[in-house]
Amino acid sequence: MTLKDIASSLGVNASTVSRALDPHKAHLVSEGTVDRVRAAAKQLGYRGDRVAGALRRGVTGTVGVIVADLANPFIAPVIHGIAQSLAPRQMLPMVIETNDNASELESSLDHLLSRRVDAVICAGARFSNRDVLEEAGRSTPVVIAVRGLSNSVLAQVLHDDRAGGAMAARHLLGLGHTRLAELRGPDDVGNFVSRHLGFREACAEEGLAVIDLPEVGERPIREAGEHLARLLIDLHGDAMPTAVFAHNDLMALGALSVFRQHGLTCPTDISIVGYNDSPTIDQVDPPLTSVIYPGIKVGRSAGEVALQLINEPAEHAPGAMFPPRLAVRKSAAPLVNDPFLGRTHAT
Amino acid sequence: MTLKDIASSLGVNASTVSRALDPHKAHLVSEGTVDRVRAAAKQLGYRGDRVAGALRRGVTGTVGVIVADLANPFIAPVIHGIAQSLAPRQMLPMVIETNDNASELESSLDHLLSRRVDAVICAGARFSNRDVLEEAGRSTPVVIAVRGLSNSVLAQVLHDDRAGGAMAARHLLGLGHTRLAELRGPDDVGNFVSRHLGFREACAEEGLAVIDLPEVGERPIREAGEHLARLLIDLHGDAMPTAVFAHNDLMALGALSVFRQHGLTCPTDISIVGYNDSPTIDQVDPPLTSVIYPGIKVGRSAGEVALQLINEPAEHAPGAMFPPRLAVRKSAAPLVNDPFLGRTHAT
DNA sequence: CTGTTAGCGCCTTCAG
DNA sequence: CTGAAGGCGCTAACAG
Repeated sequence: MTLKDIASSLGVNASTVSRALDPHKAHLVSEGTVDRVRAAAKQLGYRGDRVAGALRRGVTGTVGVIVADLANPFIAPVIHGIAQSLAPRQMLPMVIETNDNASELESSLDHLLSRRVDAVICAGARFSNRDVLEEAGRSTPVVIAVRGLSNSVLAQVLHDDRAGGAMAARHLLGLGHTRLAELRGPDDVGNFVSRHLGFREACAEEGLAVIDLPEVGERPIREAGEHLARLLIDLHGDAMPTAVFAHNDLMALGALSVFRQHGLTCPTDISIVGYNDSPTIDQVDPPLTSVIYPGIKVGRSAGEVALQLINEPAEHAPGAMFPPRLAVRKSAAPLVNDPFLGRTHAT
Repeated sequence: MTLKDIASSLGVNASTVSRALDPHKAHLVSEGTVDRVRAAAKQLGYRGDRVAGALRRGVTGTVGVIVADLANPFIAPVIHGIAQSLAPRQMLPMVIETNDNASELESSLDHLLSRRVDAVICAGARFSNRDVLEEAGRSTPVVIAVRGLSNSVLAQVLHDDRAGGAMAARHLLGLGHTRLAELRGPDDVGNFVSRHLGFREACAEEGLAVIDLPEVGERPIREAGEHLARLLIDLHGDAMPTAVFAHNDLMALGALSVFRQHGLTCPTDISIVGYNDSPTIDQVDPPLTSVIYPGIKVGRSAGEVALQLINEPAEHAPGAMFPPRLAVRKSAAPLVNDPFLGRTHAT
């Protein structure tokens, strides 16, 4: 069932059918013909072929979306936001995963480009991907979302992780804590680096040094939180920090369970701040204080920037930066006692 | 940069270039030519146009995926599984949301079909969508996933929600509970109906009737859990059930908070079983006993069935059904006292 | 082994 | 207002 079929069934030309069926062109066709064409199309169950249309027009109505890992629940709202912003234009995201692997990102990008996506939104970049992304950006609009790239000419839609890190620090400092530690996410991923910097800086402003762990989480998951918490106890059990900033909620939960195993109660013995404000995190024990990540907004904005870039490739890349907010709950509390000062803790 | 450009730069025909670049056809071309073509392609930065290829071949290498709501974290693993199963074939999912709206599903389906997806996986069906889905299935492979359709000829890849409901019931019965209630999800969505039936039946086997609420949740979200819990207290406060089966974890958490507001402690006063075993649900207070939903497996299997159907449209629709497992935690405990028997509870 | 030819289905000139 | 022609980039069939 093609335009031609309808045309011949009506004794008109395919061009006429094409025009009659396109709302923007129907005015070029006599009303009677438009009606007859529409009736025939409906009756024959005609459905336009967007693949053929895409080839002819040179635009596909798709936006490629690169994510590190779809199984990470944190990314779902971002994709939701992207899909929302594209839907009114009848455009669809094409989502591809990289397994958080820098070289897979390259082939994913290539794959999307070979499908002639109208734009790419990369929500899973590592620093080492900058060059390929910028290279792609020269021929197709590319938006960097979620995980920022420093010194890049590309449009970036981010959450202000640096301010978020600082916010976590100031909250803990305001509660009277002076010995703080960080459980860091990967150090080649923009948002974790920013969280780290923000946290550091805010502490430095108060003249405090943050306890330094010799490792960062390779992936920002629960197991990394457990591992780093153990490391913290191993290395600093004799002078444990009274407050910990985990780079995301999963890591915070991992740390929480390890601390608990070691007889440390949160928040009495140790305060914890997480990141993302994940769906059920307000009902864990204790309810986790967490920096709110506005995933839907970031996604929606990234989609809008992509659309904008598709319409008019800008010299000066537009972008957006969303401010953090803090969900204050129970896992971070005022410093009351300091059970570890000078004491050696069994590991 | 097209095949023709490479061809003319090398003084050969576009067909030769096409063949040389296709791993399955390169053997038809002399080695020397293959090498020269590949070199030229790489040097000129050639990237095949899958849109043109799709038009010519009649297959797009895409699978349409219909979901109710991307923001529901429960669906992320399913999409992950689908993407995983398609990736080795260089195929990509095209995900579209319906906002859990039956009529939007119809236009979403139409949209996907106009993009000539090679198959459709519908993970967001309501009963009323059966006819349009089956109609679509006559021309394109359609797989029903997650939310089943009764009496349908379509391939279905599901989790055994009926057995899951029964499992929840038996667990509670085994703990000695005799007054049970359900907080139900939408009654025109397959998995919730199955959970309901399974729960009912298992209770009936023990000769027990389940307390009936005059409403079900319109959407399976936290607010519905809160609402139904309030309704339960309003209507049955004088003889509250000692155990509740919430149709998913979000509803369970909503109910939990309402019970708590009313002075009911879980599990001492009331036991709760949820569904899905959501990511952080093991660390809420109390850790939630929950039926495990194998989202990744369901997704992966749905993808595989779709691929199979693409290869050979089957008479007898293949399908799969995954068994439930129970994650036993603290939110459901043995019946010890029964504080509500005969007592009127303030609402 | 390579070239020629002929479209896939659509949309956009350009004529009438 | 409508028709005819051409081609987007690719690949399959057929020759040679």
